Amino acid sequence: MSVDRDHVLREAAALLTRKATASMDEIAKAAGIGRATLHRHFSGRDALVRALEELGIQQFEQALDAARIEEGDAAGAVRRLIDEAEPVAGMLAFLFTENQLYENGTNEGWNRLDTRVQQLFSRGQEDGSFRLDLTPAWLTEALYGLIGTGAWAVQDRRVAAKDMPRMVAELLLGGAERRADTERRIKR
Amino acid sequence: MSVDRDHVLREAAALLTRKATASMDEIAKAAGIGRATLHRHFSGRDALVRALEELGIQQFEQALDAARIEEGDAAGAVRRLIDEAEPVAGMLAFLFTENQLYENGTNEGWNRLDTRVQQLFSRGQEDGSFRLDLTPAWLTEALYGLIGTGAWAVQDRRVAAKDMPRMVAELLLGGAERRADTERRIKR
DNA sequence: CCCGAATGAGACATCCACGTCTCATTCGGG
DNA sequence: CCCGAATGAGACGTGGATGTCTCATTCGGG
Repeated sequence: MSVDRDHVLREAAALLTRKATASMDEIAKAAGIGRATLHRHFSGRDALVRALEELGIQQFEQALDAARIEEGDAAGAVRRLIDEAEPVAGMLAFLFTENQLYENGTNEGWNRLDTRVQQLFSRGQEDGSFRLDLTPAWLTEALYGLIGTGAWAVQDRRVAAKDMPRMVAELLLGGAERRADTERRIKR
Repeated sequence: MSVDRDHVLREAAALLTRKATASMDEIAKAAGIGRATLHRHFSGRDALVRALEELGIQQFEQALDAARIEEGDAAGAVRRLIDEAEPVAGMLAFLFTENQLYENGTNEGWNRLDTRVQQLFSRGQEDGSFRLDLTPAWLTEALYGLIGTGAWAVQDRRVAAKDMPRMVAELLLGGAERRADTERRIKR
């Protein structure tokens, strides 16, 4: 009988990913429950979104863990991270834009994740595999942005779902990796 | 006396870029006019957004022209395009997400621009400067996505405004350009 | 089997943004 | 200078979404 909170959150995420302006009514229906019950579990839309944020952060953190981004070469770590993050791509796209739409004062949870991702790129720079003229902060933003863009592109059938992680990884790493001709270009 | 329509659109774009959920009231105030007057020029929010879409398309098209993307090597053309598009970055970010939030049936204007951009990437592939395993469609999406991400990053002071075009261009081109080690990677 | 807790459906009031309308004011061309 | 057109301020009605509440129903543990 009792509602599966996680199930509701997952359905809400799936719907809001497609239609960020969905009403509480639609969300409830999508989750297969009544609107009243939805309110019994999440006091309002804000609370729901905040819960989604927590879930997204948690899921992405699990992706960071599963990818063991602290191990091996940085490029491989980025590749693994993108692969692991693929199932959460839609959620990330939603939260990434949500963070822009409403001016959220910097979120604690995000900072923790940002730090880990930035450290990954910093590590790549320090060991000489990533170029130095693209800041870790930018590479981090670009990672989020490309994952989100990829999720949307898949949704609109502009990119095949199975290709998405590779497309993102190749583009991001191709741009991030340090090469001879990159050095030349910087000095230009 | 008579209101400068273009001025209103520009102010609206600037505001909506920062706060996509701004009310008609806020938009009017931002443009320095009354809400009634805003309605006299744009029959409603939809009309306003559609006008913004047209303006954005027009501006981006001008950027495509100014960058002369059909001339010279493809990489240089992409670089010029990003430079020219920088002033419109916020607008693009707004329209790009707007297109996702509400499921707009494919817009005619966008298709024309998409085609031009895709042809640029196709040209780069055909002359051997861009890698073949990243589709022009994906590179086009990535271009939009990275420009939008860049505009947001600048807004949040995570990236310096003057660095934005270079960051975007270096990342995108680094990922798109064909290289010896790329070939190796593809066959992997 | 039974009772309590949880749920679904819907009524209800409220709020906010929207679009329309009125009216006084202001601007600017003739 | 004067009159008409455009504007600004605000009142007003409307619709949609939200949040609360009630009540009948259903589920499930004891």
